Formats: sequence, C-alpha cells, structure tokens
Amino acid sequence: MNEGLAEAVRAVEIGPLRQSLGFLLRLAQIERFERFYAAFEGAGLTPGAFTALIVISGNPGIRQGHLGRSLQIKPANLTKMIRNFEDRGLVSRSIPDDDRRAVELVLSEAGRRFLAKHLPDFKKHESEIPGRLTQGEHRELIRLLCKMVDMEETK
Amino acid sequence: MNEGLAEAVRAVEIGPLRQSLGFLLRLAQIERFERFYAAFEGAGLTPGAFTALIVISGNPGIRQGHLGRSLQIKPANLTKMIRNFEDRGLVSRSIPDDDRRAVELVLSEAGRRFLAKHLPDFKKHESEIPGRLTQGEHRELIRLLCKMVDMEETK
DNA sequence: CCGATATAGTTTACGAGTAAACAAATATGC
DNA sequence: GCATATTTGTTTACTCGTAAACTATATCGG
Repeated sequence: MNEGLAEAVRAVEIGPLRQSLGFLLRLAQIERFERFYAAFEGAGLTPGAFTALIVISGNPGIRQGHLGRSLQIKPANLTKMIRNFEDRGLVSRSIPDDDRRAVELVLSEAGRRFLAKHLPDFKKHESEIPGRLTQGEHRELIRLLCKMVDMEETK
Repeated sequence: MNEGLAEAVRAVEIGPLRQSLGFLLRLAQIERFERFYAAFEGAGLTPGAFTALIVISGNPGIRQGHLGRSLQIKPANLTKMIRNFEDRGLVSRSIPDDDRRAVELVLSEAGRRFLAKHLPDFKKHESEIPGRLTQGEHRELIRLLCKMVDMEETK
C-alpha cells in the first residue's frame, strides 16, 4: 500500500528525525489510519467515530463530556460527531433530570446492529500485525504505548 | 499537563480499544504534539513544518516532491507550507534547468539562523522521556516504531 | 434568596490537511 | 517530429479539528 515510504526516507538525510518519537508516531499513525480506512471502506466513519461508538456501547448513558475526555475528543468536535450519529439514527441523546445541562448518550437499536456488524472487522483489523514486527514486538509496542500515555494495560 | 487522561479512561469501559494500536498511537501523538507546542511556543511552526526545515537543511536543493514523499506530506499541503517559508524568508525556491517542472529548495541565511536557534530546543524536546517509560523502554519504543514503519534504525 | 462563579454543551470563525481538477514541462512511441 | 501519456507542482473546494465566544443550567457565598 504505502510501500514507497521506506525508500523515500532512505534516499534523504533526515538527521535527528530518525529517532524522533513525534515523527515516528506520525508516520505510524498515517500507516494505521490508511489501513483503517481500507478495512472500513463504506462504513462511513472515521477511526475516532468508531471508537466513540464502541465507548457509548460499553457505557450506555455516558455523558458527552465524559466520553470526550476519555477519547481526547474536543467538545466542539464531539457535538458534530454526535449530531452525525443522531442524523444516521445510531445514537440517541437525552437530557437527564438531575442536570439539565448534560447530555446522555445511548446506542439505538440500529446503532447496536451497526456496531455488531462492524466489530468483527475491527477486531480483525486490530489483530493484523503491522510492518515487519513479530507478534511479541507487536504486543510490546502496545504495552509501551500504554505506559507512555499512562494507561493501565489489561488482560 | 494532560494528567486527566488516565483517570478519564479508567472511569470508562473502553473495551477493545484498550489494546488498539491505532487508538494508542492517537493518544500518544496528541500527548507528543502538545509537548511540542509547549516547547516551541512562539516559534510559529507546526511539527510538520519543523521536520521539513530539518530535511531541507540536511538536503540542500532537495526537490519539493522528494521532500513531501519522505515526510508523508501531500503536495497540496507542501505548496502552502513552502510558500509560508518563503514569505518568512526562511527558504528559497529555484527551478532547475534540467527539469523546469521541478522546484528545488534551500534554506536562506535567515533559515539557517532560525534552525540553528531552535535545533537545541528540538533536541532537548526529543530527549525528554514521556510518561512513566524508562530510558530503555523509550529506546525500545523508538526501535519498534521504526520497524513498524519499515524504516532502518540508526546509530 | 440572589448575585457571582463554574460547568455542559453549542455555535462560529478559522487553520490544517486532502482529493480532484488543473497547468506546465517532459518523456514516450509510433 | 508529433500526438499521447506521465510527471511536477498549484489551485480549488471540501472536511476535520480547534479555540473562543456564547447559552443554559447549576453551585456557591453571603
């Protein structure tokens, strides 16, 4: 797919970038996003939107702000995203009586079907080991990223 | 700085995301970009622009397309970026005689000064080990990312 | 109570990144 | 040679993500 990167980089003197975590993360993420879009062509959602659906699914009634903080999605962006979900009938919003500023989110029946349909693809996508990594290195990479972002790793 | 993420995530059931490479890369990159902007406040450039300057510096006369491919910057975006460099007097463009479609890039004297001024900050920024990683883990993370994107690692 | 402050989410205006159409120069094949 | 295709970079129109201002509700201190 993206098999020009390696040579393109090799042909150039990139100096201190070669060991730059930020630069490498950017390249890695570009690669991963491309694969995501290839795997979910036609599903009509971005990686961020997919993660949001997963979290709503696992936390019915979650508040919008809480969802945003856990996924690092900014409020303004989340408003658009949730409206898109509503327009497509995947998510419904409701205002709780104990705090009428807040918005609580649940998957609709269609939303549950949608997610059930695409979750296997997601798991398959995630199980694909990128680049020349071994399976052990793949696991170690995930462990290190978890630790880097200060997130517990998990069984 | 961003010390709400860990709890925000812990408070939520994120299911299969916990081991999702794409999700973790996104979180890690957000964290890294925030630090970059904190370190280079006032320099007036994005991480991508900074990497471009570094590569132009290390490869005087590099062609625009070549630069873009090595950094995974799309042509349209690169046009804007280089114009911005020109407007600020950091980079000059020239059309080579042997291929008058192409554009070759060199740092101006001001560009060299600009980079010389900010490169120490960049190196300091890169030497900061993120999160709770040990130094060895940091190096291993870089190694694994290099391998993931199929880039040689380096002495 | 009630004014000041904080919080939840939305709107608005803008910047960064992209794809697609485009223009110019070069390479190719008959 | 000359039509055709390819390559290089630019322009245009669009989407995505953001900060800042805003609305509505809730809390706090007197």
